[in-house]
Amino acid sequence: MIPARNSITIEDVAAAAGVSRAAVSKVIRDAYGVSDDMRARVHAAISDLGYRPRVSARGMRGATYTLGIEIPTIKNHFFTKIITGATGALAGSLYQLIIAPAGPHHDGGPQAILALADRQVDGILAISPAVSPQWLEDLGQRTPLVMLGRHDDSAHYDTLVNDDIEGARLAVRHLYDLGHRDIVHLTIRPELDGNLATAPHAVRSRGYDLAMADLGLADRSRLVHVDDAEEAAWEAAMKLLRAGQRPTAIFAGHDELALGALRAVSDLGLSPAEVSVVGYDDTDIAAHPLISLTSINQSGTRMGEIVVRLLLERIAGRSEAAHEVIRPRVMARNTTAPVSSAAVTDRPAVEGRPGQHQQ
Amino acid sequence: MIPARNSITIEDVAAAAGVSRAAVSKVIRDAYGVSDDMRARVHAAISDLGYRPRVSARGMRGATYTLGIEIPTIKNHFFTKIITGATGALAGSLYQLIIAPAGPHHDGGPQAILALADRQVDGILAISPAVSPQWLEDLGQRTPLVMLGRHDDSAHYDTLVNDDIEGARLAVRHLYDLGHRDIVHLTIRPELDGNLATAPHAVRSRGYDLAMADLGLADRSRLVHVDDAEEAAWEAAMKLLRAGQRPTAIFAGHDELALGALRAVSDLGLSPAEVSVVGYDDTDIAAHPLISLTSINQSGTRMGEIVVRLLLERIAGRSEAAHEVIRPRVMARNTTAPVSSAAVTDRPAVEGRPGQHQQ
DNA sequence: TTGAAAGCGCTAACAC
DNA sequence: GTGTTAGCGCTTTCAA
Repeated sequence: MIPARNSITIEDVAAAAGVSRAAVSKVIRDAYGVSDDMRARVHAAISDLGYRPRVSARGMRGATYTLGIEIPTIKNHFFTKIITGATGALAGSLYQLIIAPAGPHHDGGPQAILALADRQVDGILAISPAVSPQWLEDLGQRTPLVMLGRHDDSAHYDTLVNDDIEGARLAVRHLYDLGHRDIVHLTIRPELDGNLATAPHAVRSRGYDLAMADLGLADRSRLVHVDDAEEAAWEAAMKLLRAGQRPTAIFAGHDELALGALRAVSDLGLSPAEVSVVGYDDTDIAAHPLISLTSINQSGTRMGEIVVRLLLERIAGRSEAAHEVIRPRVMARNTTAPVSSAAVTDRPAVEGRPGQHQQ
Repeated sequence: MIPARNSITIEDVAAAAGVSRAAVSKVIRDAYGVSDDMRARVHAAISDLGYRPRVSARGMRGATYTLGIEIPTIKNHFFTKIITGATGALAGSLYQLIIAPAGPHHDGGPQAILALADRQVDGILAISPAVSPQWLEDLGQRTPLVMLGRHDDSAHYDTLVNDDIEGARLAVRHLYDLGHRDIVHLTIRPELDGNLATAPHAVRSRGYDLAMADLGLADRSRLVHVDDAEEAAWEAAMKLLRAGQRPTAIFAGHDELALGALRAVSDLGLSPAEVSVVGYDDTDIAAHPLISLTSINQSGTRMGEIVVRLLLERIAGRSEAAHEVIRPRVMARNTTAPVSSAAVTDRPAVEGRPGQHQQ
């Protein structure tokens, strides 16, 4: 039985193994310059005594073998998928991942990120749409840093994004191909993204506008901004679907908002044929047959793996910024038939439904 | 703009404020014995310089103002609700919560818990059904420790559980009142709970057996053990529902398993009237109208708040062990009518359906 | 009420 | 290949 944590120090191990403290230190860090014999003796002493190095003490001089990840909220399943990918990529390594949720009363992230920096983590992963690029450049110069979801052209930190323009396009095109013309985009309030043009939801909104314009539907573009919560999405969707100008489709900025919209559709007794909903992130629940939500997949698990790789590269010394982009895919799940053309008769008939674009 | 982390030390602050290091230390810890004047000067210097104390250094002598929580997996929404409650309870305090997920290839928790202990956290919250009580007693003697979900009669750590016997009873009774007699209990393999009788799922299983026996259905008790995953639950449910002796109801050990069972029901084209499913934990998705899963609520958010309180009490010096119990409630959501008596004709008619027990 | 000084456990630089 | 030693930045006596 390994003692949980005790007052055994490196000194005790050194004494038990009959070597110096430095020797023990080298062994536990797998550092260069130890004989096999010494290594064996030290390892024996370590397990005999149940020695565990104090991370605080290591942090005073060297590394903490800890990586930190900040997420806006632990409630959003997409973020937890990223974490699953990250922990998976770290399994078997010397590194431990710790998670700092920004929390309910959060300030957009800096507080949680600073909490990680204060703890001397060796590197930081973060999903903070709302902090300024300059703030991140400063931080990135002190700590290896990889940001998710920001379309920044950074110098001192890496970024990983999916192509949100393309993702939004895919969503709109999917709905268009189902026959929809009145497609509303339900997204979070820009303030929640720090009013930054490089934030994921800002880019998605832009992609939505572009896609609508491309399809000749520019004048039907409608953005609805809500708080970042299922409940808020539900409320907005209820209002939207009860109003005179009811849209036939809702493209939600992420799956949680989509679930709120679906709840409203259900509560109002509307069928998926009457109102289609598309989400973003392709969280697990979207694929459930009872939900069957079409969603844009950006593979959270793979993103988690990639950002860990980027961060480890930075820790290993890379200093040029990396900017990786993932290609989003439509996960089409609405098994409903396309809406009848009657639903779009208030407009001149569209010529040709380019179904082959749906990929 | 506050610098992210820099090389400003307590020494620099002391110099800027014209005081000693000790004085600064006292101010940032809100310790006794500093004049208002000095406090003001120090605070001014701190914000001027953007000073942030290094947690590692603090950890060498005193506290780290960090609490750690270990969870088996970040995929289960119930655990994230607990974290939401915990972070909420900690908002505005000096403490930061860090999360260590045991991860996909986990060993049941000890590794992640040790990772937290290594980081000198001031206290640990954990949801580890599989570690031995003795191991936890050892740990609890070194670090304030609160365990969730374990029905242990511990001396050196606190516990918070819901009454799993009662919860299982409520689930079985609910199904019984709907007319079900062939009620299968779908739960995780005992090895995943470390084969411990005090583990939550072991207790739930016992509650299921007791409830079945009380209802005169002892000989119809059926336990199905699966891996702790939606996919595994789905597979098992598919097999179960395709077999000759098809049960009319499934009581799942937690909501994720229930979702897998529901998926199987849906995939097989069965209606909720034919096969009822009840879950445990009442995660958010259960209440969604498209899922409408009856579930046993043990209020994860409130549990998070309670364990934080218990942990802070321990940190403040309490040494007697606390053992709190939460009362579970049925969240009845199957709006389907009770199954026809035809479904239970292979048994003598039951006398009286005690519907008033449903609470 | 304030400051001086010791030392927490480790790593890194350097000597042997 | 191995040991010695000087700190890392704090908190905590303890003395003034």
